[in-house]
Amino acid sequence: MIARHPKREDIRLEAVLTALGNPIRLAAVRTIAVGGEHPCCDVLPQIPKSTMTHHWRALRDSGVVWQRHIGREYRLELRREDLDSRFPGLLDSILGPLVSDPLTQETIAEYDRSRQGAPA
Amino acid sequence: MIARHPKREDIRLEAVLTALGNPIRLAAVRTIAVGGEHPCCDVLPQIPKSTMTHHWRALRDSGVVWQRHIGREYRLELRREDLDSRFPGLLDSILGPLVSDPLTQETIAEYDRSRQGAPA
DNA sequence: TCATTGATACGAATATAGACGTACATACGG
DNA sequence: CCGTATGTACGTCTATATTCGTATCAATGA
Repeated sequence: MIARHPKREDIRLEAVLTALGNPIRLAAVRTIAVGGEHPCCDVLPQIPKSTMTHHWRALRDSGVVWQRHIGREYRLELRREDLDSRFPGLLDSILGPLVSDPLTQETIAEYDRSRQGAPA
Repeated sequence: MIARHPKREDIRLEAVLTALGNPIRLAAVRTIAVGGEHPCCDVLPQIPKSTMTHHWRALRDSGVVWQRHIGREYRLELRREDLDSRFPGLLDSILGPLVSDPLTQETIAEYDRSRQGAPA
């Protein structure tokens, strides 16, 4: 299946907010935001792959990330320019707390703790 | 029931994004953002009251709005200063599209159309 | 060619969210 | 004190989201 990414002008605010209103996807975006492309397996290796596939779809269909098929990897990249163009300031105002706000990091860490001992 | 509003420092990014990732609540916030306090009945009078109560709770518990009991009204007010303090730029980057982006307005309008003929 | 790696597809189970009717509470105005 | 207005509480139904095991597929490399 070729991933269906929305065109820039079809990215919806509600969809972006819904996609980011989830601790796993917020944690994933925090990692993906650093540098360029990332293979799926590098982002949250402790979460089952089929679970992550579900979240990659949510991020992709909402227009938050590009997903590109290269070799046997599906590489992820934040759609920074598209998001900045559609909703100026939104991404920065989210990435900021993601790397510097204690409670936001706690939200993600809490999630990690809640599934300790779960199968990888 | 006295509404349980989170303290400013307890407002969570994930909760705010989840609360705003819904067309009804986005439409409600668009109205509430104008001026000061608003009685519930002024915001989306076409939606059943018990449905709105559900959404007011979501907005209140996430820290997006204050809800104050005055007379027989429960007045709503955007927690602008608290949100700006916790997540600088986030609110403005959402309110902007809410009043000026055609697709965001379309998202809300689509929802309205989808329930035409529904009971008030 | 065959095992390995990286990832999706499918399906099922569970959990959470959304919608809303009805009943109830409270404040006001006669 | 009774009727009306504003809105919550509760319960139920439905819809959507989340989790993840298993099967599968494509690319790689020995």
